[in-house]
Amino acid sequence: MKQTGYALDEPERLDATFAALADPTRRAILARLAQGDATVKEIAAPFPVSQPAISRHLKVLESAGLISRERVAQRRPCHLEGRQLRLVVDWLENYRGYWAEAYGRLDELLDELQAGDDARQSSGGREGQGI
Amino acid sequence: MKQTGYALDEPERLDATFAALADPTRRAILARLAQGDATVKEIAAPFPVSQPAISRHLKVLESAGLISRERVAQRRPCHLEGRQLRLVVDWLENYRGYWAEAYGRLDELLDELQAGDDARQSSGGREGQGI
DNA sequence: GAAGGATATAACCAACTCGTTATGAAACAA
DNA sequence: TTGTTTCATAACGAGTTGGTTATATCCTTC
Repeated sequence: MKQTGYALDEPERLDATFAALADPTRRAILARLAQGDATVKEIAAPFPVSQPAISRHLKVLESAGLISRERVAQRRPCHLEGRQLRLVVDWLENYRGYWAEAYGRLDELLDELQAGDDARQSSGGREGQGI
Repeated sequence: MKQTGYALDEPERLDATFAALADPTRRAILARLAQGDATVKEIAAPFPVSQPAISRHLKVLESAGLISRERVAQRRPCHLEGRQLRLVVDWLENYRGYWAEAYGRLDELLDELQAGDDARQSSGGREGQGI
């Protein structure tokens, strides 16, 4: 079995994944791609850094497996690869007892409340988050 | 409101957390601490690096909020702080649709099964993993 | 007070990261 | 062909990281 082409438990891949996620610009790029595929130019637009800098961030994200790229004429549309985030989720699963238990029931409740808030205030607030 | 002493949504903290997790030695230290508190000497024992190197890894983990340390005589027992991992969990939540959808329903099922397992296997198994 | 164990800090080095500017390469358009 | 757009790469510098060895600090014990 295990048809996934890459080993889920190789530490090196976790290294690269966590390292890639450690940069706010790269997390912002992922946030952008979560809303849909985009070309390098489109991705670079909102950032105050040069295009080569973005190209390198994309390279880091790609070699961590967090995004993939295809070729369409001169453009290189980027696509978020959710499967790689799965690696992080699986790793965190080993510590579930810790981060879940630390907050306990109270935290679950707060989460529920906040979820309710989010649903209500869906107009504007909270943007620029999740970066 | 918000009595939690640290801001859950400050990107800098995510930076430090992901960066701390990007090193395999540090993840191994966390895995060790998941089995119980330990002193610096105890933590350093299984690693092929010097004690100062471990001290610095611990400093990184501490300033990322992933561990805490107290003083007991000359010893500085380290304690895993699960709450900080919560930050990562919350961030991943924004992408749940992506990493969950990639595997689909089957994966949800596996999650349920594993949750059941965790409750049952609270004794020992699974060590040496999640590094 | 002197000795010893546990840990932190200082000083140093090699390697990597992230940014820059300048330039190259590929595909389209005229 | 010539020019234009999109993206990647090269070359460089400043700052950070992860390791080392040597030394300092703190606490206990004799």
